[in-house]
Amino acid sequence: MAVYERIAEDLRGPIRAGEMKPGDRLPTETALATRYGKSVPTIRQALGLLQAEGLIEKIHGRGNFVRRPRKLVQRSNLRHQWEKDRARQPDDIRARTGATEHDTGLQVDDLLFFAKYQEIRANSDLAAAFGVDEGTPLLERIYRTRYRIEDAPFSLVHSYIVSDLIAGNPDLSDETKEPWPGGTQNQLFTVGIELSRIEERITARPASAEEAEELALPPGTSVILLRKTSFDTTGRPVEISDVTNPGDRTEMLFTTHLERW
Amino acid sequence: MAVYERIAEDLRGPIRAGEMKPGDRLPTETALATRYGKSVPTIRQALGLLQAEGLIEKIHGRGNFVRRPRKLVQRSNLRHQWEKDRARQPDDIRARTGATEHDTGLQVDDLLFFAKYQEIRANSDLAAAFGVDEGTPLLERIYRTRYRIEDAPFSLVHSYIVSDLIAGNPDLSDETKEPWPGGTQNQLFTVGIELSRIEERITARPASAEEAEELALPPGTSVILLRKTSFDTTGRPVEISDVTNPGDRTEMLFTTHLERW
DNA sequence: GAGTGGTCTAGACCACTGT
DNA sequence: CAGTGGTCTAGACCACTCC
Repeated sequence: MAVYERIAEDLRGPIRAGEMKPGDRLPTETALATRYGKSVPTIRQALGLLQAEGLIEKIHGRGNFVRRPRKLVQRSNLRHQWEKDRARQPDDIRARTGATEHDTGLQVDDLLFFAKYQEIRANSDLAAAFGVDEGTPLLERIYRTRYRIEDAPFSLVHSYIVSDLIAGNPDLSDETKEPWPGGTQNQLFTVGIELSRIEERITARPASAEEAEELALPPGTSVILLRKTSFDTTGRPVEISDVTNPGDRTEMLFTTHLERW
Repeated sequence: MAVYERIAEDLRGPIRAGEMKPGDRLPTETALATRYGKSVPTIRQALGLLQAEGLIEKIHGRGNFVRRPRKLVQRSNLRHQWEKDRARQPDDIRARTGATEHDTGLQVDDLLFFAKYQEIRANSDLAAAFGVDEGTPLLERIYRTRYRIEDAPFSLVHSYIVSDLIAGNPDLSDETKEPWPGGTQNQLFTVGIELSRIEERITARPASAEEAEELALPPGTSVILLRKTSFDTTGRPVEISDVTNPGDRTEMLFTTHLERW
């Protein structure tokens, strides 16, 4: 076992055991170098491991700190039915029921930070997902969403709709009409579309440089990637959202009901 | 921008653009050091970034290679209903329908590698999840599952059941009786338990040292953590599984059906 | 200004891979 | 055996934080 691994192992102990509490500062890197009789870069390599594992947080000019456990932002698939129920309600009802969202355990109670709409052409990936030809005009809506909780994680959303589908309501392509009460399902309702099924695909990987930048994440942390595909009553995909979330402070909850015997 | 970041940026280009194809070898580290007029450790820092982002793979003694896109192992929540349908079938039917699993898109067609059973006491986390007192006896079943696909990713499963619940069938606590056809839902059926709801919670974080070891992952890659809680018809949690999967080669698929207007 | 982590160097030696 | 990446050193200098 390499020296830096052995040192990392040695430092993990007290943290895992709770002898060092969240927020506690570790000894300085030079102090650790002296203690272990190794060079500073070696110590830094060990600390880098602990950072990648999410055990510590390095803060420039201040020190290395035991990381606080993350506050979770929960996202449940029950929200889809709830959104659907609300989609046909008049505006004032939808505005009023907005408050209940938080109370009912649907804790995606966020404030919209930035929305940008643009017309794009389907690349091969999106064309396949929608079952249309490459180059088909799509409306792309980009949301940067900021959660109230804690010190500002972000969520990045790229949403796509085939432009032809929503030609009946020009308001839907107008980014100055944001935020919409009732969400996407209500917007689709205004052009006569009802959803019957939603598929969500989840993968995870380390944040890319751009994502780490945009989400203000330490490099090397994980992001959860969610691709949500909404199908109408004929089984046709009508909307696709790609959502990027910070991995360790996001919890996705999926409830599956089983038929009774 | 730091030198190593600039170099990383410079190397990302040809990879993203597809000028360097998966499997291609990058120039040696000393060659890159000469090209950029920087020291080898600096080059290594840049390459470390690209590795963390999943763009390249470092292979000791051979070189740095553009990473092949991962083959996905898919896991769908449709499997729960399918497992339930099969749970009451006789053994021979369950053995026969095993083959259809793969054909129906439920691609968790794995071979069991290792199973270990042991009696443990509920810690505070599990006690809260089951709604029982701390210290309550639980049966813990640990599975290390190996997928056929590609060069061996693993899946780690820790499954928990309150011991009292399955006292009626001693076979269930016997690890030599593995693998069971029909899975957990069939086993619960033998002690008169029917499931009506399954909740799955998903988070992601960088793999810990132990996980990276056990899953044979490069350090710093992401794992998807799934906690599956199964509820019986009275709404009581009867089984909990903690599943650890390699993040970027696992795709979780969740389908939500919506009530019609 | 003192203390801390962040970056970078130049080079030594080890461990692994393929011939 | 030659070539490659993996580990480690000792120290310089920079950038950030806090007093």
